[in-house]
Amino acid sequence: MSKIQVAIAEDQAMVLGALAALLETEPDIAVCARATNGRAALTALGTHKTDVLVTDIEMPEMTGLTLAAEVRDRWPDVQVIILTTFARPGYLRRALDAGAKGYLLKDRPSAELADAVRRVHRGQRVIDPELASEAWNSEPDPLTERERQILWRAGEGRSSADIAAELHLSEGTVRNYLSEAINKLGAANRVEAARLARSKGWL
Amino acid sequence: MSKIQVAIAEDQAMVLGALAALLETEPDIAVCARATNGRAALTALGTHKTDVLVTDIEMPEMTGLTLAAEVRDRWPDVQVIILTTFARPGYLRRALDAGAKGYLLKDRPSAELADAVRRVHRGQRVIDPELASEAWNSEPDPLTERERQILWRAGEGRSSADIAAELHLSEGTVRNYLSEAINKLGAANRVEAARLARSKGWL
DNA sequence: GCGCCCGGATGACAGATGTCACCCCGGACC
DNA sequence: GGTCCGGGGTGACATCTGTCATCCGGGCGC
Repeated sequence: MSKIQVAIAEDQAMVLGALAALLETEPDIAVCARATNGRAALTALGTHKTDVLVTDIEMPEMTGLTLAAEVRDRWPDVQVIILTTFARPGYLRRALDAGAKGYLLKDRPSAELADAVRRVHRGQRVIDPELASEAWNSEPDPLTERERQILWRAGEGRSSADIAAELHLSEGTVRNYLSEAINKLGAANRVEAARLARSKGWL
Repeated sequence: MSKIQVAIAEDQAMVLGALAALLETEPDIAVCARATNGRAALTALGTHKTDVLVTDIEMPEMTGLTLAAEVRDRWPDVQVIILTTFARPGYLRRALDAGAKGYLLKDRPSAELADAVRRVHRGQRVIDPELASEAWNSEPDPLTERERQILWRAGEGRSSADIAAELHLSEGTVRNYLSEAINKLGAANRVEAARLARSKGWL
């Protein structure tokens, strides 16, 4: 029985090498390709027979999400696992839309990676359990487009007057939107509101 | 000849496990402890005889920089290597001040890690070359310890009164420190000041 | 002892921020 | 036509922030 051929895409070279070492310790898995960005991963897939692709999301050149969609179109029998820091429901949904079969968080125990590779190779789906449930019954983004625009800028440290000028609004209106957002998010002020929204992936 | 005993502290469990696997592939290195935050690393050092500690900077509970300083005081013969994503001169300087012997970036090739461990164990220093030159001619951290403490909390969205209570200071004093910091950094308000300081690695 | 600096505190003041009640106007819906 | 939103605006008010000048007490150098 031959080993499962795995390709890895991850922009931090040290982490890439370490993940490869981790998978190589498994007797039934072999790392056949490594890439530090999405585009390089595509070329690699062209030259190495690959069963499973493990990829980060945030990479230069081409993100893991675009990469996953591309792989689904060009090598439909390569299974894709997204491995990322971000527990954002929005990312998960986009990953699944792009045809990914697995979505794993970097703060899960390292043993789960090899496991996920095997299961995905057998045709199963592997979604981080917490995230899966959270994605389903998670409150949807309560912010309106305006509130998002304004909260974002406020989080950068810009003043109400400044933001008002940029968006061609009156200063009072900007303060009203911020007040709304702070209230919706249950925060104590604009800074906390911005932090909260960012952490939920709404900004 | 016995193996070099290495402890690793890194908050993303998957990366922690992967780094351990990476080091375990080296015949002369053994991973004797793993921790997902600074405080856990300290306890681990108390129970395992350790030669080298490899630690991330940004971790919950206790950052790698505080950890390094603590280790220098309590186990002076444990050599510390900082392994981080951030090429911030301020971080490097603080790491060296905290007694770290190595400063390595996560986007360096993974082969450099084992190498760095060996060299640091032999008593050498290992500093990322690009960063080393950059660090020398960059402005030093203008903030005092108090200013750092306060600015950090302000950046989290806490109010002056809140911060004053936590640090047992008067609210006016907190505002004074913030004013000083804002002024030193040339920012327009506390939020911008915090962002600036963070980007320079001073927070 | 005498300065002198440093961390911390006060008080006062201008300006920014957060909240609320209420107004205006242009669609959409009946 | 009327009515009911929803985006945007106004004004007023209470706090919170940022700034400055000034003060106090404890080390430290001499």
